Order: sequence, then C-alpha cells, then structure tokens
Amino acid sequence: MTRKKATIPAGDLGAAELEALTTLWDDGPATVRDVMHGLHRRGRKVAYTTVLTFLTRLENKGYVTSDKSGVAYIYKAKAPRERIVGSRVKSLMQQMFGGSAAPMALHLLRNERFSSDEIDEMRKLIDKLAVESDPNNPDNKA
Amino acid sequence: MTRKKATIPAGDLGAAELEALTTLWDDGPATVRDVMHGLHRRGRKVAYTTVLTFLTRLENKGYVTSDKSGVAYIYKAKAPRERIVGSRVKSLMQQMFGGSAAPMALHLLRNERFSSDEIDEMRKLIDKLAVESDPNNPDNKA
DNA sequence: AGTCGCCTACTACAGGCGTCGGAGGCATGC
DNA sequence: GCATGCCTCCGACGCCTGTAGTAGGCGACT
Repeated sequence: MTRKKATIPAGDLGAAELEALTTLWDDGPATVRDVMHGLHRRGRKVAYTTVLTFLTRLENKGYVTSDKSGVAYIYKAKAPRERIVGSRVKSLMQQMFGGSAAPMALHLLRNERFSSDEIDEMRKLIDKLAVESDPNNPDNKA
Repeated sequence: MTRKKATIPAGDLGAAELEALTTLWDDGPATVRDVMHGLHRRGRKVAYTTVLTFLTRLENKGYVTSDKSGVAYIYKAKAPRERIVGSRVKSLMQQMFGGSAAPMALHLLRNERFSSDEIDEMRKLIDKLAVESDPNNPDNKA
C-alpha cells in the first residue's frame, strides 16, 4: 500500500516566504537585492541566493510576477495582501475557534490593549453592525 | 561553512498535532484509540500508529502527559488551551498585522458576520475598555 | 500451546521550507 | 584580455511533520 500523501500545506506559504512577499507589499516592486535589504531591515539576515529562492518559489506558486528590465529582474506582488490576510485569519479561526469569528474577536478584546482611538473606531463599527442586524431595520429582510 | 540551521519553527506544533491536542482539550483524557476516533470524527482519517506518533511527539514537546493505567496509556493535555490559542493569535498578529491588535480586530469586524447576541457581547466589552482607558476615570493613573 | 487482538516501540519515507554554495553569463574597469 | 562584480540557474542539505508499516509483548480464548 502506498503511504498516503501528506495533506495540509502550511497555508502554501512559509513564514520566510511570507515575509519576502510582505516586503513587496510594503516597499513596492523590487529586485532580489532590494528584497534582501528589506528582509535584513526586518531582522531576517539571509543570503542573496536564499532570497532568490524565496522569490522563485513565490513566483511558481503564483504570488508574485517578475519581468526583466535592464540588468535584473523586478519582482512585483501579484496576490493582494488583503486576500492572503483573509485566508490566514480564516485558517487560524478554523484551527483555534472552530471557525467562529466572535470568539476570536472576543479573545482579542479581552487579551490585548487598545488606544482610545482604536476603541472608538471599533465601537463605530460595532454600532454599524448592530444597525445592520437590527430586525426592526427596514433594510433587513425578515 | 556550515549551512545555517533553519530558524522559524511552525509554532512548534503542526496542524495535525494541534488537532490531536484539540481532541484532548475537547474530550478530556483519552487513549490513543480514543484520540484516533476523535480525529476521525473531525474528518481526519489517520491510522492508529499515526495518532500514536502525534501523541508521542506531543509528549516529547511537553504538551501532553501520559500515564499507564491498566492496559493502555492515557494521554492528557498539559498545555492549557488558552495559552496555545494566545500564542497562535499573537503569532498571526505579528505576521499579518505587524503585531498590532486593533487592525486584526477591525479586520474581523469588517469581514465576518456576527449574530446580534455576539454584537451585544462585543459592545459590552468595548464599553468596558472605554471606561478603563478614559482619562477622566479616577481608576486610571495619569 | 497456539492464535487473536490490542498495545507500544522503532524505523522509515516523502514533501515542504529555510538556507545556501557553486557554476556560468555578461558588463565594466583596468 | 583579464579580473571584478552583479545576476540567474541548479542543486543540495537538514529539519520538521504527516503518514504509516512492522516487530514484539501480553492477556484472553480455544
């Protein structure tokens, strides 16, 4: 019997690959060397070729694109940040909270600290949600 | 030159290992077979020996303890769920939101759906936070 | 005693990912 | 023309983790 293949990819993106992608999101299109400097600034001291490996793998996986302009390739993030963020959050929500958002939100509210501005912003959002889910609100279907 | 050792553990717990630990949290102390059934119920069809491997590794990593009572070992979660949850959430917060809690909370509020009860509960918590961070509140230090 | 069934221990393998080294190509400066 | 320097390609190594087979022990049943 063939051993079953290991399921469960790490979200398809390792931590270091993700960090490389993040420098592209934050700093815009860049060469391998640029990304390396970006990673170094973030505290990840990796060799040039390591960064090249990250970007190549990211390209194979469809997260970035590259085009040669002059001397070196320019890499550009292709996957929108918000999509990756969303899928990672959903995945953790699944793993740790059985897929329900509220316990996760409550966990954050209970365990983290927020500035008054942040609190205000959250309250505004909560108020909006409350109106939207108010059964007396004519905008809502029965 | 020796190649640098790969940093960045996967949070020290793989997805499958975590699921095994979760069945212990949810269902209480259990034998290998019990955990296997728990995993099957959750949709992860793994062989008995695979589960044994998970539990052995979890024990080596200090997340569970075992003691032989009668015929088979009974495994018991040792790491408190809340601690693991907290560290996973913090880790994702670090990776995707630069370590700030508010953007993550706002992300959830904007992208997920909540029942009115959940909304009420969140509002209560927000109100409490607001009071605590109110500079006019005598409980707070200047 | 032999066999069946359940349990644990040991071993193994493949794929993913972090981490690079070295070879080979092209341009630029001595 | 040759050394330098930067760039890319290819390959590789080692750890982690998912997945499991096999062997060996022990009690129960026949």
